[in-house]
Amino acid sequence: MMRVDKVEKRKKILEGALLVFAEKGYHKTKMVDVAHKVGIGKATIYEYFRNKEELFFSLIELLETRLLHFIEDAARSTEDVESRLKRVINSLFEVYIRWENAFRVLLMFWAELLRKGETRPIQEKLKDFYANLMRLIETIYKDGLKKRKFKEVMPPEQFARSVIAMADGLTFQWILSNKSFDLIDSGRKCAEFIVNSVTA
Amino acid sequence: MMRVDKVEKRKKILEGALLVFAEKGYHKTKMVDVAHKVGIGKATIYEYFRNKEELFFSLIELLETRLLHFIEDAARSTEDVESRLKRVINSLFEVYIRWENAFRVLLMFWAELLRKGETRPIQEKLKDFYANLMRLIETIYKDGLKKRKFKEVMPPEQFARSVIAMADGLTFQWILSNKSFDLIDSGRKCAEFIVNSVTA
Amino acid sequence: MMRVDKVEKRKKILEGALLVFAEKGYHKTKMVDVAHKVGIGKATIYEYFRNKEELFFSLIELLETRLLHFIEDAARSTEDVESRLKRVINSLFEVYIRWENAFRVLLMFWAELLRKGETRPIQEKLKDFYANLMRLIETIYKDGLKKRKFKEVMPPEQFARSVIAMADGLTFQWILSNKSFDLIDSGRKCAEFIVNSVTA
Amino acid sequence: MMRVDKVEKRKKILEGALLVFAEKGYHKTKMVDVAHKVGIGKATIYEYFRNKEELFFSLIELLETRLLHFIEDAARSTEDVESRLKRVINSLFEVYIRWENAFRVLLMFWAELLRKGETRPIQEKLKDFYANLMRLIETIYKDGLKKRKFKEVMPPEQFARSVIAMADGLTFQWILSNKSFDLIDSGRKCAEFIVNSVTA
DNA sequence: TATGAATGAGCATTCATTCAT
DNA sequence: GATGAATGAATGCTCATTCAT
Repeated sequence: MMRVDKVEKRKKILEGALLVFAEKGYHKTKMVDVAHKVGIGKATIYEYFRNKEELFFSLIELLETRLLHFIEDAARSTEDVESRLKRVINSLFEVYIRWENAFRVLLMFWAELLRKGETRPIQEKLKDFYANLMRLIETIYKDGLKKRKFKEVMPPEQFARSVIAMADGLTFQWILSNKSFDLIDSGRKCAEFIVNSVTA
Repeated sequence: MMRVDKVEKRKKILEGALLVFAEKGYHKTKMVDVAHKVGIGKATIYEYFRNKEELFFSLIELLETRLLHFIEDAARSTEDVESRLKRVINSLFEVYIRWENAFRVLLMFWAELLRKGETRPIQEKLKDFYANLMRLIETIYKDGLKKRKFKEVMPPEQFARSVIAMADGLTFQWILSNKSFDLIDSGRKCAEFIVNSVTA
Repeated sequence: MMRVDKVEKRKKILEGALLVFAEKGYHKTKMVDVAHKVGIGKATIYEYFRNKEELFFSLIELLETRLLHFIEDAARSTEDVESRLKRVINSLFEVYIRWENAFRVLLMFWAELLRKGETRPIQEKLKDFYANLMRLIETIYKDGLKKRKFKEVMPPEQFARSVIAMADGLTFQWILSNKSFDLIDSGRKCAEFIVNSVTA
Repeated sequence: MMRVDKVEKRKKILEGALLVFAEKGYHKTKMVDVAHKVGIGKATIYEYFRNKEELFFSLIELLETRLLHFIEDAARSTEDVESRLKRVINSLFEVYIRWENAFRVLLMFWAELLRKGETRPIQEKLKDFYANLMRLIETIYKDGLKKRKFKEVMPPEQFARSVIAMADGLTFQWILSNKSFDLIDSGRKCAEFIVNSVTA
């Protein structure tokens, strides 16, 4: 009983932290802001997270997991490879739209990681995230190649990386431009273009 | 009277700021760090920039201008459209490699801008930057379409956006992964893939 | 939950601030000095006052109120007008002697207000303070006139202003001269002189 | 020739300093403000004054001398004692009105001196100033007593002190109240009241 | 367990003063 | 002699974290 409470409250804190971090960014977010958003006392956060960094990192982990699950679900379809590829690419955009705040926070975090020479365990999580994403797309692409549905326009790893890059990049522009274009539509067109270009 | 080339010194400070910001990020960069890197007293920075934010924004402006010039130069070639498109796409990668620190700092800054609802004059500069980049690529694509060298796989605007997205996204992954793959090569392959896919 | 009497602590801080401001003046007083005098950490002051200026202004308000109450009490006596006038004038001196630090701080503050063109809400408080003081003395003088105890040597407002001026001026000299004369005695003689001069 | 220049420039600096100090107060006055007001370079001030404090103290000395001379001139008249006393008292007000900025600056300075335990050579100057002022009025009062024109309502020293106190106090109120009453008129009435009250 | 109170480490910024020319 | 450039010492304020209850 107690245990459930703990887990539940932890989630609630992370949920609040997501909102505040997305709005203010890491450095401008005060612990008291998060506490206030959740409706608890400042010190209570420290019962669940060692410090601000751990709170943030826990949130990152949660978001990465959540996003990955969403995309993996899309890949689990039983259709033909073309459709599956299209569906996965589309899911890359959908996931960012659906959890826009998550994207904001993740991108912020990734940008922070760009600091020269920064190396931390949390970076490994990020690499895992990307590795999983790539494996997903690589697998589909290789599958298509084996089935002679796709032609090998570039090595599978490269292909996967490019697809992800395009999704990241487009979403990035979309948010930076204050959503001044239709990301879903752009994404769909991208997906089609890519799939067409690799279809044998 | 001490004769000092104000413009030159300003540049020196920005150069030092670039190094420190790239290494530590905006918030962890102390004015005294920058001063030390440049080899001056910290108060001297305030003779050239009103405050830390203005120093940072001035740096952003400088970097955006510098990057844009580099890419514009690549587009000024007189070759056929396919080559010009390839060259421009390649320059997108080269510019980031050549001025890696610039990319780090710019991305950090852009990520900061993701904060919900943030609107500042400096954002306009960023939009200008992207607008210029897109115009460049759109122009080449449209030119190719007119000359029947390219087929219209998607609207020119969309095409330009996608190309930039891919460059941004790949470079992003490249830095995040500690340069674990060959960005120039990946870029070249991307460029070829794209150009091939649109060539009539 | 720590139970703290917020009001009491606020008072303690103001008490400490009074001592330090009286000793060092506004500008040379550091927040850490005040904190140290009170025996708390400097950040704690900011729990009770927004900033240094607000701390100072709050102190000014407190002192003005305190002084006014003391003088009003003196005026509440039920004796004849001559005695009441004498008593109030004497209280003007007594109050400054009793709360010498308050006088130091208030005068410092008033002197600051002399800066050309300075206009702030806090100035209104000062005007209220003087207005109350003047009303007190005017009332007694008018009362004496009505009862034919006093003759009208000058308009009541002018009279009140002059009495206050003399008290301020004498106390000022007293402190500046390092208390080299007996202010109480001087004040008493002044009071007698004034009362005699206006007595019919 | 050089010498005259030096003295003249020194005066110009003090004149500028008076304006700036009167407007901003000691602490908010920056050396560069003074330099700018005078129309010279910052460093030039240091050719004439060791530092900011010496500049300020020199100004104080100048003002005290200037004010004292004005009042002494008023006292040099050859009329009867009543008129002379009246004239001197009036001059106390006039001098402050005529050199309002001087009064602002002097009062600021005096208020600063109130800081507990402050003892400096400059304080002696101030004591001299007041001592001279008091001697002036005492002399007239004693003269009047000797000539049986005045009655001894209080000891001459006390009388002098009270007269000065009233002038200081009234002028103080006048400036604090944004000159909301006619100081010259109030002063004249005060002078008359005092002279009447002591006239035998 | 929950929390408001307390706080010191940390940092941007100002400005009197010095110095090189 | 005159001065603009350079700067370090000084300080108000913030905020993550701890602590007492």
